Amino acid sequence: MEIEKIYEPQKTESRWSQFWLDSNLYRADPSAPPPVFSIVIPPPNVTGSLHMGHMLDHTIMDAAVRWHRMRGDNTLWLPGTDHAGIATQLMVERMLAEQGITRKQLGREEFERRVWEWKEKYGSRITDQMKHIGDSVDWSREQFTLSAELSPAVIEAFVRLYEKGLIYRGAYMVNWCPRCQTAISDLETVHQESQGSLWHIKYPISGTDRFLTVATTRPETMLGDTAVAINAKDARYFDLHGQTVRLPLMDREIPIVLDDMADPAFGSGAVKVTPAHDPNDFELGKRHNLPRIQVIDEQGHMTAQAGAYAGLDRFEARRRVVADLEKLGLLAKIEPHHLSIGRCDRCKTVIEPLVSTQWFLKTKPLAAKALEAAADGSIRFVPDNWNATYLNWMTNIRDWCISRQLWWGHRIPAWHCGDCREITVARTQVETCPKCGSANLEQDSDVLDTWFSSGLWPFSTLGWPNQTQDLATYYPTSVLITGFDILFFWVARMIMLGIELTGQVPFRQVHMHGLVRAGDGTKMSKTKGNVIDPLDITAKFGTDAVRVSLLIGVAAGTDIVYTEEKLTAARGFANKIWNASRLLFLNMDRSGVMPAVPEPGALVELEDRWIFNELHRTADGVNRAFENHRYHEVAETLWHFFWHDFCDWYLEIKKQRLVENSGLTNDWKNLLSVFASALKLLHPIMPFLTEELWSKLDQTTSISLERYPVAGVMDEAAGRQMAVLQKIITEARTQRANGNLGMKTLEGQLFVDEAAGPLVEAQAAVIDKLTNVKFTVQRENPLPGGFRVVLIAPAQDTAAQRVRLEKEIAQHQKLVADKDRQLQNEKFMQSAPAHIVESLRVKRAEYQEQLEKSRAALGGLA
RNA sequence: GGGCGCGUAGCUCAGUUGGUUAGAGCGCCUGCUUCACACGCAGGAGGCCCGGGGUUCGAGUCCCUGCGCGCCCACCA
Repeated sequence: MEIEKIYEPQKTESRWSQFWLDSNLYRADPSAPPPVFSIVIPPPNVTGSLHMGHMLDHTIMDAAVRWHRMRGDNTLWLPGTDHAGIATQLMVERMLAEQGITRKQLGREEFERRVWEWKEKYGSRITDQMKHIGDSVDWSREQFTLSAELSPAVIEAFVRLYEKGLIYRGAYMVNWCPRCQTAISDLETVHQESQGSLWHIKYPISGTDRFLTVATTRPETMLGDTAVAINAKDARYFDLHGQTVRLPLMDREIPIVLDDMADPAFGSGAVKVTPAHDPNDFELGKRHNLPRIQVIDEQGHMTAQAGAYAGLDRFEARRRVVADLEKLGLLAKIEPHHLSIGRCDRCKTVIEPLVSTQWFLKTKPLAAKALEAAADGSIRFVPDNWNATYLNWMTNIRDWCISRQLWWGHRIPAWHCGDCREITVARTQVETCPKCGSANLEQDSDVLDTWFSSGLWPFSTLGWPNQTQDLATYYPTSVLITGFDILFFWVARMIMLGIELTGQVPFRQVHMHGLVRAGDGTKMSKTKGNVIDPLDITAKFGTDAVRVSLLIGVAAGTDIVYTEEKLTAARGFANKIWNASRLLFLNMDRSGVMPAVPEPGALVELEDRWIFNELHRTADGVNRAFENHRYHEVAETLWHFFWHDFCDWYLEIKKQRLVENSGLTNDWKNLLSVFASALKLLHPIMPFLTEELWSKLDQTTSISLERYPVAGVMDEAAGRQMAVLQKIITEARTQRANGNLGMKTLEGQLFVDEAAGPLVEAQAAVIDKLTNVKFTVQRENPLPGGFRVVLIAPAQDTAAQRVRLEKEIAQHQKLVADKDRQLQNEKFMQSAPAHIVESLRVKRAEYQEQLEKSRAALGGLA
């Protein structure tokens, strides 16, 4: 068999991803027997392309899914994409802008058509990339949040929630993005600390020559002030209650009201009140029945109500207002002040709080159930410290503004009567107004927040509201695997909507992983230019290497710092597996063994008993690690087993036993069956390489359809015996290295006591071969440590040896003394459990033996 | 203002319920082109586990406290 010396993933990966795709291997069958493992993908935006965060996310999911499938679970991994309302609309708008077209010029229908066109053309980029990296999803069940298939679920959800009184419409203060021209939710605003100013403005108190000074960070809003508030407990101002001030620049009388919102300790203690442009003032205005004067419009320009400032941009208006106040001598002072400014998550435009008529979801009742689900354990967070964050957010949740003034999205299923103004919410097109019978109806022009439809994802994709077989089998899903950055946006909302609409939690566990960071620990960002494109590195290093390098760093709850060194190391591991296989295949040719996976032979040789025991322990550890979402442990356990047990010891011993033209010996049976088991264990984390090697074993089916368990056998005695063998071999190698004895074959004496004797005599050939020493074995009783290695060499560097031995002696003397002190400690002896005391005694004896061994060796030098 | 997390080898990180020489990978040093692999093999050096206090027979691990760093949430003008 021809096999290259270096593993070149480029040569095979695309073949296998295509094979997995074409053969429909991962199509789920709801009628298959339980247990069920189901998982839905966090739908990436259609506008997106795969980044390292996805790569990590998908690697974990794919590994988990492949593992479950190999265990024989009825497994579904459902893929799909999100229509990403604002993001997609923005993208198409920008494209149109290049041709000098605005969406308003096109009109709604044509614009929507263009977005669909864009989606058809470019929207499959990320799913193509998923196919490329071999995600073992069920493509036959691929979904899209805005598809005709999912729309009924969205409408059904909206109507049901509306009918229950959980969705309402009204004029409230919302976060308005003047650029996107839409309301956005609290979560879509990002707060940024920045250095601003606090302007102190003097408002003349009517009928007096006194002033009431107010402090504000947004002087332009004073044009819309309809009151000044003071605190009832503030003795400085109490007498002013009920009086009025004359609002500068607008020349309007506004009342002075008492309200706790005014903090006597802040600024001057008096607050200007602009109910139309500040959330707090909005609430205060309601309490005091104040009028709302809107001075800033949806574009961020001053309205006609702003008098002389009408038409100005809000920031320009600020400068003018300040300048004019200063001219009038009404500006008391300007203080530097740091504050946090809300910006649009998408376009970073400064948010304008505006009163606007929108649709809202009442969240408190949903949150109560969502909290309960976390409290009673029906949803478990991994790691569980996310509970606190979740609880905190759910407890302080505010109503969710779900309407957007966009064109790309699920149109709100509500119809407005042009005659009687009645609003009718319905599942299907409303033709006549149920109140007045008018046919003059128009559907609400708003669309729903993208996250509303993604919030239904775990059940809408399975057929809800219809009671499909998929829904019955795969819902609730088993686990959600995602980054913590969308805990509130998505995870929390799925939980609320899932429980409310289906009566069940949408998933039983939530595994949250961290961010993938750049090598210097900072976030990857396009502006910083430190973004790693996963497709670049998979092309260069191989997908399996990328996967392993990510998994090995993914300890629960912490971010991953991503460096090229990890990638190189993981590629080395892939190459190691490749070359171990190369050794096997080359020797199979020589031995005349056909590529196949045989049943294990008899476990006679020590190395066979030992490796099957290690295999057993490894499989056990890997299974446990998968169950507990400890993916780094999965990778590390397998790495260690394959490299340091299988290659370093087992293959090194075994290859001495492979004889030309011997046929399928017992050695071969064991070797091949361990190898096949190792491939199976590795497959979930390294699907490409293992599939390639599996096929070289002349297996006709995909390894991903193979079943655990692997061929492990528990044999702890073999483990102990092998440890002795390894110690002897290592001791001989160390002496050779420390004595600068070169690589030539040496003579040596191996002294062993009665206990170690039979083992060493049986393994003499192995010891000789692995140490390149011709040993003569002699009994010696008693013998500290059970064995003693003496290399016979002409030019030993005795000085260096002496130094080393003296150091060892000192070390062990201290250790023995430590143990003695412990063992003489009465309190320890009373309270420590028996096995601890016992192991301490054993250790002490070992140290004592080593101490004596070193002393004997030192004596031998002289 | 609340909440979460981190600090262990030069670097990136593991370290289960407290249990006795603190581990890995990379890097470093020494030797090796040995017919699977130099993307390799063998051997090795390197740690007041952030500081201080406490609980305990025993603390990297639990408690308190200080320092340093990061993140999330929040309508203080």
